[in-house]
Amino acid sequence: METTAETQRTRATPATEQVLGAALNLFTEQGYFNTSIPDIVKASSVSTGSIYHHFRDKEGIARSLYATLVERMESKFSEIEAAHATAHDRCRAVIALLFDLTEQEPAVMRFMLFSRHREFIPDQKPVCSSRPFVQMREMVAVGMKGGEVREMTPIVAASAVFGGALRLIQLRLDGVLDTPLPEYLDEIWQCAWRSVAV
Amino acid sequence: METTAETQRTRATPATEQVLGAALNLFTEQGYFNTSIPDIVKASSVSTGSIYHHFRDKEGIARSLYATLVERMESKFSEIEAAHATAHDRCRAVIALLFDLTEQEPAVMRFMLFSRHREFIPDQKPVCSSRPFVQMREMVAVGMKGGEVREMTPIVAASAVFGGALRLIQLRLDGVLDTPLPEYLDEIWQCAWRSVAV
DNA sequence: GTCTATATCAGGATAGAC
DNA sequence: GTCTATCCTGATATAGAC
Repeated sequence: METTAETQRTRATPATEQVLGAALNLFTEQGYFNTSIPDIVKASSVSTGSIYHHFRDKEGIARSLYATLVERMESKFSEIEAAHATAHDRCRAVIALLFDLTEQEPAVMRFMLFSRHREFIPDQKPVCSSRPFVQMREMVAVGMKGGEVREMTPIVAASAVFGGALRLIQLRLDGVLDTPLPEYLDEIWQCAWRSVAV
Repeated sequence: METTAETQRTRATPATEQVLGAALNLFTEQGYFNTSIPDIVKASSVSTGSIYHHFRDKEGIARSLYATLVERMESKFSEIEAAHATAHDRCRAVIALLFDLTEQEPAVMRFMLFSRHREFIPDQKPVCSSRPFVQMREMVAVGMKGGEVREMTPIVAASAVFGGALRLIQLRLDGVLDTPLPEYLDEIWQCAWRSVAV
């Protein structure tokens, strides 16, 4: 995978992958500020010197991580847009994907959805403004234009469609829910679609 | 207001109120870890010594703040339960309250809903497990028992009812939405209720 | 590119006068 | 109860050998 100029992402090497993996786990388990460089050294088996050779500073690790994960999400959503034609099918597929991801890589979801990025990456836009979230809102907006979704304020419709699912994800990640989310997919999707269908 | 044993809350004095107010603003604007004691000293016009006289440590300030705000929310919700008889009216009133609060005291909502408390108050349960959230879920559960709400997994129903509104609150607090939330109350409520009504 | 050892400093917490 | 001055830990980041 190529380094892009805009995201200033570090080239993928075994060492950087180790560091990013360890950082993802530590940041989501303990929080960014409770994670020290020595913590990352221990968890990644990469020395302080090497870490600072690959990343400008601790913040750089977080930036790199965030950029990588946002990009992954973006391309997943683009695949969904390509694979499905209707707003109904696209939105359902997005929720199914997010539910699966929550079960298989909870740390990724935790970092993407529930970290306060602005607190440790100062010039970062809020996640809600990031491309993947825009894509989600567009899916709903397109559905409204096409007559699948009732006429209403677009962002309200998008919140109605995805709000319930995102809430379940938070409950699951916070340990309030013991059941794997995919079991609830049909139920929550029925609610979501009823709420905005014509 | 009395100090309760369990919450170990500090007695309310002018000085403590100053500190808590300043801390609320700073914690929500910059984050807990980006806020130093000297920052709180400046913003509250209370000296370091006085702060440590009233609070055990920095964490103690956060604990006190959290306990106070959770309690406020709890009693608001109890008032709503008393004032309305049906799940429909109760849940709508809760959303209306949260929307108003978001406009009038955004810092309070930010701190309650979107701070990662566990990162700075180690033994804290996630917000979703706190009394007010339990109250919200109970309102929906009662509605299901009473036949107002369709039969389904209770927590899924609750997520469907409140998920959209909570999503809008987040978008508003993150600056994605320029319109005051109360303008969207009818629209989102219609979605929420449609999603679970029998 | 990787490592160890270390410089530097911010900020949480305290001492002790008033 | 309030204040100022100060201590001291712990974490970031660097130097410089290999």
